[in-house]
Amino acid sequence: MLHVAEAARVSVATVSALINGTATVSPELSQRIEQAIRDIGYKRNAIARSLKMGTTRTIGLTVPHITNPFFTDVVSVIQQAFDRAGYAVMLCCTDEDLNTQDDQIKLLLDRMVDGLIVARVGDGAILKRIVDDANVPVVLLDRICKGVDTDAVVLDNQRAVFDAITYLINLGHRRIGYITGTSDISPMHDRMAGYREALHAAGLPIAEELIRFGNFHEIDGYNATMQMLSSHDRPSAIFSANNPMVIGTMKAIRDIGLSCPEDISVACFDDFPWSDVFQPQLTTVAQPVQAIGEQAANLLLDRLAGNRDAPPRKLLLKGRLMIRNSCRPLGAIAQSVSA
Amino acid sequence: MLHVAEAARVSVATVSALINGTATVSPELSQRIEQAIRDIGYKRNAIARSLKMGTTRTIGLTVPHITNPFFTDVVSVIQQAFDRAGYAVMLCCTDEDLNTQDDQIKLLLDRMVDGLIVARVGDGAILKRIVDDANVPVVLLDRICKGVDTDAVVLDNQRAVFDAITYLINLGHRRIGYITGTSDISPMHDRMAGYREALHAAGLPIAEELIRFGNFHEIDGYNATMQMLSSHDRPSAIFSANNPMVIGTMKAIRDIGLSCPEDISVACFDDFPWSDVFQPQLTTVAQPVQAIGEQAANLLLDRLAGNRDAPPRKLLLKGRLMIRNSCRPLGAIAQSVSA
DNA sequence: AACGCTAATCTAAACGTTTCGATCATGTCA
DNA sequence: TGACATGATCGAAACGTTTAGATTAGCGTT
Repeated sequence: MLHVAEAARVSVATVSALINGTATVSPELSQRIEQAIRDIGYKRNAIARSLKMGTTRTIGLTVPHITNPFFTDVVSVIQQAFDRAGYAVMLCCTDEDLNTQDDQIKLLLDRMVDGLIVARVGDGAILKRIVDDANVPVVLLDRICKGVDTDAVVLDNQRAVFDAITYLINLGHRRIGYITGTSDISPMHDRMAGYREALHAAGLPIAEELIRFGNFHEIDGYNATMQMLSSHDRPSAIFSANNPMVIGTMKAIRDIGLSCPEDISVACFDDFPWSDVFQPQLTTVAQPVQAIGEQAANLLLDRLAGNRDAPPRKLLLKGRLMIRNSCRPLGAIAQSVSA
Repeated sequence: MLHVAEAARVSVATVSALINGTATVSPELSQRIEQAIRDIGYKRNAIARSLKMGTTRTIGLTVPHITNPFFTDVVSVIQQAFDRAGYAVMLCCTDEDLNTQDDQIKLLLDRMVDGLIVARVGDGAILKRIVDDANVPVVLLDRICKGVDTDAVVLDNQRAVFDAITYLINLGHRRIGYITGTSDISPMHDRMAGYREALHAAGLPIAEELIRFGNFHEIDGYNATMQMLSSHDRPSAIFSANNPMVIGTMKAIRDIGLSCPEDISVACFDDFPWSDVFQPQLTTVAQPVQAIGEQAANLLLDRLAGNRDAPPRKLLLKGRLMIRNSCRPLGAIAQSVSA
């Protein structure tokens, strides 16, 4: 900018005024400056600008796994929204690890991101402290967090799973296996509540041996399914509260020599692009990923636009049960249906 | 830092020296400073540091679509690698659009990223200019670019498709449909060359009506497949050079009332997590995503570590044909196999 | 002709670091 | 005891912007 100013024989203030349109500059000087900018190939240094202005037009986004199709889609939508608004997005994947997450959030705050969208992991205390210290707007994505009272957009997980399990019950299933991630994050907790609520509402007992915990990965779903299917009194249906784990479930079913839906029905949380292409077509709970991503982006953009002290807004979206052919009717119902 | 210095009754220079370990500071002052840092809750401002140092410890990564499973995986690997090295990653999705890409690269360079990993789109000229101007190391990912002579890691696409098509030919297929993206990017060009080479090597004619161009999206695959299958002399196998498009292919096959592999064999480029779970299990060309991501990251990290004027390094990795059950033997071969 | 008003431009401080060279105390050696 | 090397600390400039406030020029009023 100094060089431009010299070449155009004006002060840097005038150059800045022209570039930012913060003051009127005469046509004559404007032209000289623009010429100089072109000659020199000047590009404004956004770092210096950020230092002076205290804003980076960059946000941080952390998710557990970008390979989880739900997060893949949401990240994609969020990235687009911020791109449109002229913001850059720094992406971090926490791998469901608390320390990693803390480090990454520190990394992002160090770099003075203007805002943060977080699909958090683990206990909220540290997140809360980090977020309170840095005075940066945060929106929680997918997972709320006790004690962290910020904007959030989440699914009505309990209701969504309630509907799915009720659907299975109505098909005649009585012993329904349930595979979940560790319940220290809200969606897993709420989904489990939906499972219990549905069984309870139908007057069915809750068999604790049918509830298995995993760590969100395919292998965990595989192991959990193997255990359930090897038992003397195996379930007739399995619901997986997490999408990557259902791959393990399907592989376990195959490896143990059973088939879906003939021998066992399967449904899971989170839809994915291939769900209605191959056999069996998995019945899933689809989240409105487009809406979730856009809402999260909008909440943050609104804060960034200056609306700082509005009370925290919590958005609760509805899931949708995508009924396909991976769950079959059982018993009396099966009779009447096939009749 | 000023506040810390005041609280500890030292100069900012000493605080800086202690924090960065750039000079020895006495135990006494060290303690005072550390105490002050704790009391105040001081955090170094990375923006100011970047301005002074001329480095941001941030890199830019642009891909066409993060929802393409190949890029999802590669992005994930790259993000992890840079996270380990203490770098932040700014992610952009170009949506296969040239202008978007140019804007995004400018956005990234504005923010003074230290390096760039680009799965480019469109013509190389603009990319080249942009990259030459900013003096920033670039590694090309997945797609090389005539005239842009930088580090690159790509697949041996021609060989990979040659192998896949040859496999189909060996199964007895003679009319093999080929669905591709626009061939102005190197992988599409090279894959097509592999297709032609395989047919040629087998002494088969190349039927231009069996080659269809799309824009990388599911709908394009759908339309292309519909056209091919409605023709009087439809192919017995279809190869899709792009993963999202094969979803469209499968849906078109279903909608037209045919089934795979009984009526038509299908194979495609890029493996995906569900490929061996559902029926039909798609035969695919798997890219070594882990290696690709790591190599790209390593090439860039090496440049960032100071190895600036080594000659450009081009890494050519091998694909692997994952044979599953979506392609069936035809004619005489089918006889002998089923016999 | 002196005055004030407006519009255009400039000067200089500030943002929060890093770092070069200067300063100062301390101990060592001739 | 004086000269000097050594080690610790500091002052101040620099990175490239933005911006408040000062300055200047031009013009119409009285």
